Amino acid sequence: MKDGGKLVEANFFSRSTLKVAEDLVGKYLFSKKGGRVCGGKIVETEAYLGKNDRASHAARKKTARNAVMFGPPGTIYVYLIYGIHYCFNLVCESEGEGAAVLIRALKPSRGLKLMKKRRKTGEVKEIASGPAKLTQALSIDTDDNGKELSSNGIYVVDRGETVDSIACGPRIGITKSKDLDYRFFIEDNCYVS
DNA sequence: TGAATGATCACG
DNA sequence: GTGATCATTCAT
Repeated sequence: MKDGGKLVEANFFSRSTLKVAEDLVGKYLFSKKGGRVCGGKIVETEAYLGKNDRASHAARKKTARNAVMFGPPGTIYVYLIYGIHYCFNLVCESEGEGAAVLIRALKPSRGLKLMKKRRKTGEVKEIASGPAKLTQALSIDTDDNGKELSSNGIYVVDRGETVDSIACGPRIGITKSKDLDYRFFIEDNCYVS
């Protein structure tokens, strides 16, 4: 047992990216930085495929930035967006595929005080209701890029909770492939972005 | 609605 | 080298 559940291993990610994205909703994401654990329940994800997905960083050829996406499943992919914010992803499928799932939002459950401080907010729903808010709250940055899940103080836990109302729809903030319903989230959840 | 803010990528 | 773009957030 780990934080009230079972640690999610790398093999969880070596299958269909869309299934992984859906199955991650309801799991728990934690980060242990500086000896302090914080995190919460994953309430929103998005899938980015290696092929036939023009919105994905891996849609074009392999480059220095997206190389991590082509690594083994379970690898952490972090990148800087808009020069300001970080986004946190987990690599899926098999090595060389270039697919990943973006974790977009958490319902905070542990280390609230620390996350509020990092986010400079007093509102729980403002802690991790967005991909860059989440990385701020968990103190995730490019230092975690390319690391294996569970190896750098970042891990996912399955507490056996089932979510009966997972909805899907178009991804947020992209300009290409808006027709693909690759976003998964808990319906009517106020912690969704 | 738009500013902040900088790495990345395609081009040539 | 240069310029457009970008899986966001926050203040106006």
